[in-house]
Amino acid sequence: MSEKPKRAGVNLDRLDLAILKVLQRDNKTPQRTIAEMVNLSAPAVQRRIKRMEETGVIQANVAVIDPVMIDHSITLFVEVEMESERAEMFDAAKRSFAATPEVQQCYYVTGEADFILVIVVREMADYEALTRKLFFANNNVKRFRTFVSMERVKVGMTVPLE
Amino acid sequence: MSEKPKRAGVNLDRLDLAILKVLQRDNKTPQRTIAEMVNLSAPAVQRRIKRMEETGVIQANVAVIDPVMIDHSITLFVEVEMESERAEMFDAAKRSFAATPEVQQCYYVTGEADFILVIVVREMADYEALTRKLFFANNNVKRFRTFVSMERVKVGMTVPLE
DNA sequence: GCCGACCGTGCAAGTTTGTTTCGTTATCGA
DNA sequence: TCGATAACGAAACAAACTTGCACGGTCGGC
Repeated sequence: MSEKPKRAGVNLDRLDLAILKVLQRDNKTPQRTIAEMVNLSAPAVQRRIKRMEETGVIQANVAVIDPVMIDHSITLFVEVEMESERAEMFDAAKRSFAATPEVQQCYYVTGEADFILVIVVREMADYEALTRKLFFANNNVKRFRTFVSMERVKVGMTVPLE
Repeated sequence: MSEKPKRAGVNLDRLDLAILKVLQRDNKTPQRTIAEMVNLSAPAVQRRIKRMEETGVIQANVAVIDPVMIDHSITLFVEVEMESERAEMFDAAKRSFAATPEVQQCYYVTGEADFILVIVVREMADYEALTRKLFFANNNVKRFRTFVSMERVKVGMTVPLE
């Protein structure tokens, strides 16, 4: 009676989760170090990491850069409300948003808005240009509300594990 | 008094930016490879990376995990409006939000809201518990609006470089 | 103009880390 | 019981990172 946790098509046991927990905090941690933390050998850890990268559990390995250190970077939130409910309109908008480099995050949501965007630009003029391209040029955008971030109190992309 | 210059006064030349551009896409890229790309030697690249890590330009090196692969994870947006304008109330809220693991991102913003939160939980019941703890238990929270993410169309944390 | 401190670089070891190989063990189903 | 599969650890191996050192520019004072 061994419990086999089923997770969205991929089986991850508690060792995998323990490894993920380390990697999503610091993916430069040596495999040997992880190995002793989870009571495995380095090759075992290496194989599990490789497998999780191949199956897409680990989507990417990235350096997190402080935008404040880069001259003039502004973070903005935008709630976008669409005119039509038709699926192809949403798909078009999604593709448009996803294809824009300044759009860091795009979520399709329920509630008073249809999309929420997180946008990072260097100057407000860049954002104004973006609004023309993304919103005013799109007839299906009924309304959009912008919030300007004054401070990144906390930023993370971690997932609750265990 | 080991206070670092938190201002955006760190001088990054074109080479640093080129290196960052690579690392924020894939920080596992060998230094030797980066070196060829930017026409430097591997040690030079290594020293620049180390310096940027020490000065805080590079905040962290992390593995990005697909939340969809981890059980049922729900992403939520919350606009929080505060009652009082007093600074200590904001600070208390900031500390409260930042200290909550489920709060992935917290931004202090201008506009009709004061804070915008990105929250990731496993179940809605978890979120309800959070609302009690973060919002209802705090008298200074005047109002909050929740958006439930149905789809992560795009997720990134990159900064516009060059 | 000259000199010296400073900074960043490349090269060449030296060290750490990641990867592969291989033999062993455990589990499951025929 | 037997054979297949999967996962493991130890050790050998390959690759990457790190350090020491000398060289060449730049800048400010003499």
